Amino acid sequence: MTIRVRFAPSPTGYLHIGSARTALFNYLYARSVGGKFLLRIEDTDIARSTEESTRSILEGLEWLGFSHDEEIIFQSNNADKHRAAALKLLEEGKAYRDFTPKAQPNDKNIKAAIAQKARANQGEKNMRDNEFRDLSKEESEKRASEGEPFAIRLKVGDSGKTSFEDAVYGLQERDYEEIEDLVLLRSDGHPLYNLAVVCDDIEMEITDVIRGQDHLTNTHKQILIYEALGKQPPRFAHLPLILAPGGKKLSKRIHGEIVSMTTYRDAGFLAAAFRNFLALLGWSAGEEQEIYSLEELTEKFSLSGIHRSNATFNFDANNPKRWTDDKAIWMNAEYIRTLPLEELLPFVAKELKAAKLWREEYEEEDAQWFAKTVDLIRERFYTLKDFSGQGRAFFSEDFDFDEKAIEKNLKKFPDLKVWLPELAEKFETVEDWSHDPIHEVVSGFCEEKDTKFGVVLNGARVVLTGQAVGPSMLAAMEQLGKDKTIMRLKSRIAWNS
RNA sequence: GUCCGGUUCGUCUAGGGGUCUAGGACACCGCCCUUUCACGGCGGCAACACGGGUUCAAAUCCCGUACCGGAUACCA
Repeated sequence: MTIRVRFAPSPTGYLHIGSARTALFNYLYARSVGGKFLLRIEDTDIARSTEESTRSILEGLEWLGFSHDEEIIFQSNNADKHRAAALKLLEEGKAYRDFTPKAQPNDKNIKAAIAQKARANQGEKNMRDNEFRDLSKEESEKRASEGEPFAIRLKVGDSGKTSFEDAVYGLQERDYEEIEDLVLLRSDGHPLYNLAVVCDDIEMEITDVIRGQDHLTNTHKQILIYEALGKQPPRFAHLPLILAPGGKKLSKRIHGEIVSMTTYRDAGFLAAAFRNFLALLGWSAGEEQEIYSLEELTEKFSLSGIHRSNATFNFDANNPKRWTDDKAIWMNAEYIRTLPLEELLPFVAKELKAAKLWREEYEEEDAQWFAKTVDLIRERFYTLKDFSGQGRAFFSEDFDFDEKAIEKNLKKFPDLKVWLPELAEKFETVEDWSHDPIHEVVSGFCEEKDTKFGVVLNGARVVLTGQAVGPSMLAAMEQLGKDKTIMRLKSRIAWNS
């Protein structure tokens, strides 16, 4: 039988890092065993689901490169089938009508309220004490036909336990005593999550459910539904959670933008790099390799490499240098400097276009210059944004001067104010504008002024690129060209800013 | 509260009875290279939660404790 897995996000926001990783693991698993990777949008929470979110999630998946098989299923379209399943269970006596009026949850601190209630009920709460559980069929039907609202609850057995073998966590068991008669259908006829998931997974012929560990308790309830429906449950694999530095589950509400995939795309991350980073969060091939292409991941992925312990996604909201996980940033830099140049170029072009720094010539007559420039400057860059930021001076006359660079490399050596234009004069005579001749002129100049090479070149770097850091200055001068080099060396803009 | 799960350097992790004076990566620090910063090379700092067992031998197996997390809804 072919393996069929699904990624089933609920469209209540952008694509979350944790969800992205769940999608990645599903995708890798499917591809590694030649199975199908399906997509299902769980939009049954009408109040919170938005089309905007769906779009954003799809966009995120596309960016990451996870192409799905078959058509996208929208769970809300299947509501009738879910209802029918609940009614069938009711008919068969495996579920019952609960006429208890619906409680109004104060959705402010709903989680806390639930936990508190559970604590308060401690010891006296019997999961089977619903007064309508054993209502006669006639009585139940009578009240229903009189228009009294009811929810449909699953009748969980009095004694016994559910059990399943989790591919990650091993054998999982749960006493029926611990499981309440869960609601399948709300009193307004709206199917609830656990029912909907089971029905859809059956219909989609899902063989393996790979999802977050926070669903572990749901799984027991779902198994009960499978059994009531007379269906074989799929295999399950629960993934460890991704935590924030505080130790809590990474969440949109508390941690904000940092958890959104779009943040990384917009910050100039390469999808391949981020995917690579994500794969290593909670999974390992058991070797010392860090950089994996999608193909390698697919080849090496296995559920047995997934951890049982949660991973911390490290970042410091108060430190701009540490705005997101160090390793993710490093990984992105690593991809930027090691990706085959021709693969990187389109990304850089896109970035320059977005920053209005793109020139048609880069496509034609200056294509080689462009490629060489990118290759030269990429060594120091962390994100694609750096090409339009730190690297701006290579593509435009309109660039900023880094204040610290001016202080450190220019103002500390006032002589440079005269020297740099003088150096420019000497450059005028250079016929063959390339590394060695430039080097000769600079070293002769330094000798003449009895100063260190570094002083002159670092000063030149600031004036030429606005930065304190960058590629080899001689190479940069060559790349910038004779005219621009001379012009900028003579300019006083940096000194005055 | 109850149920479930987890615990190896700051972070991601290797390891699954002897090969562990615990390996790698990021971060940090130092040195080298060098025209600066970086890159690269070399090196350093830094961890088996605790207590009991089992065993000739435990990071690895068992029990307990502590701590952390998740779940507990007519949300998904």
